[in-house]
Amino acid sequence: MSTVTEHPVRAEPTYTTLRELIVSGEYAPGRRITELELSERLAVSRTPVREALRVLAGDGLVRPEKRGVAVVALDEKAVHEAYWVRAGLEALTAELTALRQRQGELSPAALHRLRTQAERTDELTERGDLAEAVEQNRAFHRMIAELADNAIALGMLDRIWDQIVVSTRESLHGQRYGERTEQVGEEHRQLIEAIAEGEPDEAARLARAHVLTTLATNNADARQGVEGTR
Amino acid sequence: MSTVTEHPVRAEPTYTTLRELIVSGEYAPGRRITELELSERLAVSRTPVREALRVLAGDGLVRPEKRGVAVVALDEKAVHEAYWVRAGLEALTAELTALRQRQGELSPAALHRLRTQAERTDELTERGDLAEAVEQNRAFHRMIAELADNAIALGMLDRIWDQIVVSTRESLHGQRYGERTEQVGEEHRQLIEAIAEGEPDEAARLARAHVLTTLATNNADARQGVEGTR
DNA sequence: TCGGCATACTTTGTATACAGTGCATCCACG
DNA sequence: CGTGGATGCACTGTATACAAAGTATGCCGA
Repeated sequence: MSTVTEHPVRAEPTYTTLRELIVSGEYAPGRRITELELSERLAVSRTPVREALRVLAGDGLVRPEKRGVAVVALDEKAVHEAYWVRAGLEALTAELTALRQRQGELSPAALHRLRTQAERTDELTERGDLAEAVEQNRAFHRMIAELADNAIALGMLDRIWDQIVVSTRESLHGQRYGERTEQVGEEHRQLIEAIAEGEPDEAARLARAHVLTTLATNNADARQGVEGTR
Repeated sequence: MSTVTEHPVRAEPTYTTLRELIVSGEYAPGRRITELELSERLAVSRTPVREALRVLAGDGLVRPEKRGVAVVALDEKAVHEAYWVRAGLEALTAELTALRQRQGELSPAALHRLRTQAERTDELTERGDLAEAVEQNRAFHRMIAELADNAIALGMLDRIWDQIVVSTRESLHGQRYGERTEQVGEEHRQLIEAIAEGEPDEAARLARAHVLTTLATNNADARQGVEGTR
């Protein structure tokens, strides 16, 4: 998906293409990137490539290394940090959205879209289409953030998501996710309910717990994975 | 201060200088910037200037406009959004710091530095040196974020602070701040206490309330200011 | 055979030239 | 006097050339 609203810089074709290469996983984490290589691949000069790389560095998708840049590869600690930040920000957006609902600023249609999106995510997960399910799950969470009507928080969440997606493509998001299917669906429903009832504190609490539970589950996976190979 | 850790891109002299021009207020919010003007002023070519501008756009300190870029000027709604995000992130970092304290990962020296910094801020405020007080206040809050040991959250808070500083240089941060002196000091002390006692929930609650109270106070100021000119 | 040094190459940083585009200004015409 | 269009200008976007720096490689000597 890699949805980014705001800054027109991010509409630049070179930036967009390169970003897609990274987010899609074609350029794997840790892969080193040279400007020349990219300028040849994208058939442009080094100038726009350089700019794209700088912006992507700001996005946290590539990081400068001794020689040029490399696709970011968050280690376990960094992934933890990302999840905690995501938890904090999603608690905030859920709270703000619930607050808007309480103040009658949310359309019934919006709530309906939320429920529909949650159902779609559920179905895909049950059907076993994990790749698409993860995508739609992200879309669900992003919907809530959009409804919070806070562009800064939304932008930060987009960045966090991208970083997590890139760094956890293969390691996580698989194994235990299936087992947690019903729990995820239930947590989503509870969250929607709290928003629909206009209960900011409860919504914040649920959103936060939901993210942290996901982190804990993935962790168990990772650990299990590591130990399993011993 | 404009403290930025991470990305080496941000160590580039052109970027650093331009950033300082903006954060210091020499380039006022809304001011349009042309690449040529900057390249002449900084005595470099347009190439590094362009890159710096792109990165700054990512930082949210300049925004692309019809023709080139302009220094960001957050309107009242955007400032609100920034404060809410700051509240969410500081609640998180305060919580994480308190958690570390509970787990014995925080050195007594760190807590002492925190108390010292709070006192310094207090003194400056009482002495009426508001500019320096604001600076040291920021340093205090940043200290907590550093102790949280979460680089992503710290980076985001730095961005938010910069944006707020640029956009509220004259409008806020003055008038009522004086009246709130004792309250600010007291809130800081309570926050430190919660951290020292290793009470994550309480620390998060206090940090959040502190930021939102500041927002509310500034708002009152702004409204008063507007009404006062009628 | 191994170590050290010199050289060549890869790659980034910077400058400059050129192309394209939108905006403003000015003139002509209604 | 007002309005529309054309022309010139200012600025951004892109390419290319050049400089600097660090790394790898190969050769020579011990």
